[in-house]
Amino acid sequence: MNGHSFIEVRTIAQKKNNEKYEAILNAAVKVIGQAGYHNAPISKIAREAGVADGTVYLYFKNKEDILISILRETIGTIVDRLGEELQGLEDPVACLKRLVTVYFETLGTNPDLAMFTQVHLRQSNAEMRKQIGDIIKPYYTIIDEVIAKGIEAGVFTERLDARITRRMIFGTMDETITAWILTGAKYDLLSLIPQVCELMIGGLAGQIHSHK
Amino acid sequence: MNGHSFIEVRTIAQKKNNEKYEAILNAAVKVIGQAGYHNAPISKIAREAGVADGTVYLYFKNKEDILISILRETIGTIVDRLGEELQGLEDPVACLKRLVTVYFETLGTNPDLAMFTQVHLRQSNAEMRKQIGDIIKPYYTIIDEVIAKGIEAGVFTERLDARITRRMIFGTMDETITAWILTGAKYDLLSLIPQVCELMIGGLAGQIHSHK
Amino acid sequence: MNGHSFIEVRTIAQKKNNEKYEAILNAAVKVIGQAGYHNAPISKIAREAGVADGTVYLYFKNKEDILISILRETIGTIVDRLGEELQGLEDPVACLKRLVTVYFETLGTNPDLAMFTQVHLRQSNAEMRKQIGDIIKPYYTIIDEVIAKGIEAGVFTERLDARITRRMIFGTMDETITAWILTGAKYDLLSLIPQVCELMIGGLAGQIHSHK
Amino acid sequence: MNGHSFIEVRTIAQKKNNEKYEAILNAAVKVIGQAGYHNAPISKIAREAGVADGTVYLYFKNKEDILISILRETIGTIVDRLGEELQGLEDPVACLKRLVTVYFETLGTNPDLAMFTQVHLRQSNAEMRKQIGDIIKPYYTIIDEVIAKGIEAGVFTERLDARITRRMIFGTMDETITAWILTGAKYDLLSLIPQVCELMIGGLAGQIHSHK
DNA sequence: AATGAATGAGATTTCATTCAT
DNA sequence: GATGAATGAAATCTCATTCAT
Repeated sequence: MNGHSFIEVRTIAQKKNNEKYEAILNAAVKVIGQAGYHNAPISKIAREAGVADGTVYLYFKNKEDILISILRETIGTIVDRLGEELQGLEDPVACLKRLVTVYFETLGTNPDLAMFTQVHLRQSNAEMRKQIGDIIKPYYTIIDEVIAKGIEAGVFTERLDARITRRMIFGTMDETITAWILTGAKYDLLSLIPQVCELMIGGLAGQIHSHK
Repeated sequence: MNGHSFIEVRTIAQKKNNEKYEAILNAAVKVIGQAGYHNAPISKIAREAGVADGTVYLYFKNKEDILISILRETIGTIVDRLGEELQGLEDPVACLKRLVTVYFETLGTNPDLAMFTQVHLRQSNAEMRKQIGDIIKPYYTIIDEVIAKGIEAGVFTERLDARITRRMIFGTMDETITAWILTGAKYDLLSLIPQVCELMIGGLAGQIHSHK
Repeated sequence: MNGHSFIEVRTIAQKKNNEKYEAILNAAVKVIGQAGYHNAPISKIAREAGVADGTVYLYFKNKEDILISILRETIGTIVDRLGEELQGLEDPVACLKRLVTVYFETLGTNPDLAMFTQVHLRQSNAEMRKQIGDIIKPYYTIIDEVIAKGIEAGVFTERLDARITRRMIFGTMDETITAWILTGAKYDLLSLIPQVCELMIGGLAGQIHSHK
Repeated sequence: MNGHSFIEVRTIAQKKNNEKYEAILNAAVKVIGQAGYHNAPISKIAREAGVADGTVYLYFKNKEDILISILRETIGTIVDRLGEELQGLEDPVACLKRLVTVYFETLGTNPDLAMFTQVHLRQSNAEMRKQIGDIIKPYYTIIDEVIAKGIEAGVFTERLDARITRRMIFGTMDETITAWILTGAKYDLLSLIPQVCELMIGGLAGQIHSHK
């Protein structure tokens, strides 16, 4: 996932190249995802990652920093993928579908991560929410761009308020995934994508729309 | 544990008639809403309610029980109001509008409560989420009934899957309120109702629909 | 040591009337005096006081607060005694002798306390030193008054700079007690008082001075 | 652990010739002087010295050893200087003045070092205090010799008890420097020397004494 | 000799809950 | 019913020291 420079310099500062950094993050997703933030002592995460408690603090400033870092990596991945996949895609409906698909795929294939983002991440204080907001912003921007593109193309109605629309899109995805994970992730989340998209586009009234 | 006279018997249900019960709940909404669940020690809630710490445990089994009880009262109020207001209302679109309005009014006029339900209530463990689900169920049922009514009347498309649709409706409302409260509740939440409903009904494509 | 009001109101706020407050302070003097501040975990102090760890925090804001409180009580006792004993005492030399005597008696009869003030209290950070300084100030003021009285009476030379003189008096006492405690408190500290006073008054040159 | 060539043998004593040894000591004086012993992690000292954490342990047994070593170097410097400067100096008063001057100059020109010796060095446990005592002893001996010389010359009164007198001298210097450093080292410490000496010699009574 | 990542023991502090009054 | 002092378990985080490289 990371290109290494030829001369492998490894300081803790370059944490992201470090396998321990990854190990701790993965352990945290798993432990927090299953037990919840406040039932996930550092000692448990460290044990799961196979490192000593103190080692965690070589890679993360504090426990909150782990939470934030997981989100940053997750959103980063999603935004990177979307950046590529939306590249050159003109059809707004197709864009929307990609938007939903990438989100659903990222979380739908990793229930621990889904549990983490949909449930436990919400256990945050005011300061963390500020950081979370900053991290999510690029994702919101992508949604906004898809909306704008749709309006410009005349496929989405021009009466749409960007913020309200974004909340409908995000809220619908969010609630769908939350319901899926809270009922035990028993069905295939991805199979819902067509209906979710159709509902977003056509609304309750179910206007017919055509895919080019 | 000892003999009760009939008159003196008090069940938890009857405690609801007690003003201390109300005082503690209101104090909890305020303190938890502003400080967060984990920054809201029982002692703080008790002080705000004007009772002793121990008194809280005469009315609630434990701290989680307070959280659950607040939600139960809140959802109960909403469901009761909707039960009345939807009575004899035939137009599905009008029903949807009432659905959104009652929800937005309940939370939009009480930021502490909105903060509580949209943010801090999410700090729950598996067992609590089960209870939360049970409490919310009647509200979901009402949503489902409105959807069914709309399909039956031919106003909502019959292609709709009830669960997915419900999540779209709930997710959109939820995200809208969360965004409102997290940005400081600076604008009038109720003024968004028309656009939110229009978006739910017409979707991104914005099909025209008529109010009878 | 404390006069109680007739109606015994006991809140934690009125900590000083509380025997647990005293018990913790005494335990802290003993444990810190013998083991040192950084080898005296709260758990050890609590056990010595016969209370639970958490109880300590009902009476003291934090560990530093214990340190500060001990000093406050100690200096308070000394200052109170001096306030009484110097009352109406005109002879500056006699005043000086009382000054030394009260200090030596307070610490000389309580090696744990002496160890605490002379050795372990010094383990403080900048903020604590500020507080310590404030607490000691009244004692310094008393020394200054004795010096002033002596100069006015013509018994002490008028060439004296008040601050330097005070440091000579305090430094001499301090060093004497420190040496006594660090060598195991094996001899009678009080028996040194005459020589210490004579040295302070006559200096190395040993001028003869008369006691009235 | 392996065969050393004669040339390469290094004992700890010889390590003193090593510039890293000096660098670490100087860094420790600075860091501990400014932050305090317990806020001065080895890592901070190492960084200031420009070496790795582990390197510190090639030159010092442990953290306490650094503390002890700083004191040893400091006292060593003072004792060496005094050994030279008192050589052939007959006048006891002049000797006393040199005593004070060398001490004040050593610390008065290096606030970090003064902070170290006057404040942070006191954060020691029983075993360290023993070592500290051993290190300071030669300095005490010098003081004792000056006192003896003064008595012999009839300049200091023969009623003086050597130990008490030494404590008066040392305590006065110590307290003067401590007060200076704790009030921010804002004035010139050296300018106090004449008054301090006059006070030591003439005492509060201020007997006139003559400098030959 | 030098490095610095890793360790893990240990300490302070909070707070839900109990129970004697 | 009401009180609130007392409890003690539990969790985060720091940092002296080690040791493989």
